[in-house]
Amino acid sequence: MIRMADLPEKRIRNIAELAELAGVSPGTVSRALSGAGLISAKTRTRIQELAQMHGFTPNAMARNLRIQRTGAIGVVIPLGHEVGQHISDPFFMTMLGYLADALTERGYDLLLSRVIPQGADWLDRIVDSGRVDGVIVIGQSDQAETLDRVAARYRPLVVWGGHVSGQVHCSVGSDNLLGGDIATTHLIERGCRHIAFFGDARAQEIAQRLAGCRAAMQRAGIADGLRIFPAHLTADDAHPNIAVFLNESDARPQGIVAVSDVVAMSALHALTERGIAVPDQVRVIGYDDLPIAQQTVPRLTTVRQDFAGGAAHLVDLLLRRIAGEDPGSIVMKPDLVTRLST
Amino acid sequence: MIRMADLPEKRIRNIAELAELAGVSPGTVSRALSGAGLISAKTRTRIQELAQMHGFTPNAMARNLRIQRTGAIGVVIPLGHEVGQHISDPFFMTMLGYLADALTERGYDLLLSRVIPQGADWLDRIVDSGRVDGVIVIGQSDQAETLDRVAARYRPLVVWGGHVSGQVHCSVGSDNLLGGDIATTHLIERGCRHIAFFGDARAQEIAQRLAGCRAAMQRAGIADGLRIFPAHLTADDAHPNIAVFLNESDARPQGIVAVSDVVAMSALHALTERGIAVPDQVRVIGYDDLPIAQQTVPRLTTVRQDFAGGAAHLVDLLLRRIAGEDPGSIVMKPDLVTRLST
DNA sequence: ATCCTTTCGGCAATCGATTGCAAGTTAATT
DNA sequence: AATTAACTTGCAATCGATTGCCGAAAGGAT
Repeated sequence: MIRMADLPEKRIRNIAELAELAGVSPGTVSRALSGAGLISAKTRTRIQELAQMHGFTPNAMARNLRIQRTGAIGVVIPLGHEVGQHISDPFFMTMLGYLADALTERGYDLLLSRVIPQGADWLDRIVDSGRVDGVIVIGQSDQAETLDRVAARYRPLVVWGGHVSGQVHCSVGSDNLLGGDIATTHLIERGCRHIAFFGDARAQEIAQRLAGCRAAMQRAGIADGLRIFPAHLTADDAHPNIAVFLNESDARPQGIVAVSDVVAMSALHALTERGIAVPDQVRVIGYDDLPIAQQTVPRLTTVRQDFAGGAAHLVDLLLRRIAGEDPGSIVMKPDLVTRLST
Repeated sequence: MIRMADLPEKRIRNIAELAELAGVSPGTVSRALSGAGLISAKTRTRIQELAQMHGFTPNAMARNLRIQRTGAIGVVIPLGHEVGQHISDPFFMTMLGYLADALTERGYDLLLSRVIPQGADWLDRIVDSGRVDGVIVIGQSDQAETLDRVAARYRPLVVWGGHVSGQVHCSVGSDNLLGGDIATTHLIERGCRHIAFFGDARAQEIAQRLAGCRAAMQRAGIADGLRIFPAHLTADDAHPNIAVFLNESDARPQGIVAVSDVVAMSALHALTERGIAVPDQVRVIGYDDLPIAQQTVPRLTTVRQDFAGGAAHLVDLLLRRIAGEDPGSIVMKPDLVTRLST
């Protein structure tokens, strides 16, 4: 613990002042504090104690400039197709939490940017800013082109999202096609013949889930039973969509595949409010398995993505790229978590 | 849009190379790119176009070192009394989202740290790292002492949380005493005589809410009707507490004051699961008015904190402190939002 | 005591942009 | 045309830590 009373009269501002105080050269102080380097044990401890006593920490900016790295990783949340989407979306924050832990553990700081992609150079600006050693983008949104273009020239870039063939950028994510299939197959097994897909397919990940959904319907021979509602990922957007679909007299969906737990929760709420029983009249399945999925009434059946593992992979791949390796994308398998909403 | 084909053979790495290319001195290039400064309009546009064409951005680290500022604000989430609490807590997300917007708007980056305070110097390490121009701490947790000590020597520090007399650090937050009072008074008006407080009073903010709760009970002449359950802020901690309180045969609480919407949600869920009707048998009031408060079944009555306004104040006070001013703390008034859970 | 091998630590260049000062150029005024 | 005023631009020092290179000192061996 450092108390005011312990501090000597004058504050040490830089390595040179400490060097003068210790009667050595700045270079020696640098070697003493940086741990490595050729220096005698006693000089090192003497200088370290002196630094400790004066509460001195070498200036990080100068160090960064000299060694040509910042020790920070940019984490970018692009809000492309979702104008109204807010960073407070639990999905981003869950991911962000795991990333913060993984990066901190590896000694990196986390520089957060929330961007609404306008123009084509939003990502260029971030990678060229010189403030970060690498960039993690959370979500492909509708920016696959931009991601590919930047990835072609900037190595330390990793993206959370799906993988499509021919994709240039390195991604980590779960198999969205499979996930959509799993969710839909589950509803079909529960007896649904008419199914509503709640999601905006302009985002690449979501388009893939929709494709999986289609595949499952086709396999079951009920391809025309699918209706698509372009629900946003925002919290409370399901009400108007639910209203529309309740008007379907002849082919009212018996099941809803939601693109996220948040959308599913919104749907649950809209249904409950109209007195429609879940799962008896309509079954609802979510996506992600966020903590809130266990808090809904009824508890939400959902397709689980392993965020903790995904975050670990993102950081791992990024650091390997920074180190000069060239690892490829990772596609993880999603799991069905059966609860009470189906 | 910048395409590979447009890029000239050699990449410009620094201001000196651009200067050579333009046939001027590095100083001139610096003046041209930094906007201000005495320089002729035509030279400026010529150099800016050249920079644009080569996709050149001045190195941020060198700039930071020279002008002695980093352009980044540290946002710290201390998880002191809540070992299990996760950054994905919706409260943090909401706050962080608003802060990210407010800081970005003012041209600052956001450096995120999630720390489990161990030892007394966790905050010293952050403010002395030289990587940030100022620090915002989200939540006082049980670290009021540390905050006060650091605030005494480090000006650009602002904290989200309550204000107590004699407090050294600058804080922004709502009046927790009043908030606790409002919540409790509301339950009393609804006819509750026995009330359970769900919250861990080791955190300063929560202790104040509890005090407000006590004051309201006392005023109503039912001070002994209060029972305290040290629920954590984590999502699903209410079940055991609910179990305990259901065993109270003679004085079973008719109302629950939860310290957060997340705790309230957990309580709602536990009650519903046991077939106890809300609000008919037990009334539940939350705190914060997070987006999820509108998604619960039934919709949650809660004490609203103005996070958007709070974030704006935090950033405003911090920037004024960076500029050398010395503004004091801000205490905002919380509001009651009546919905269906009471 | 002398020579050889290690180990230590000082010197000075370097990272890349900024900026006060002064020199140089052009425009304006008498 | 000469002088002054007003702009531009170049020069070089500066921010603070790192590190290759070399001399000096210490230790060991003969």
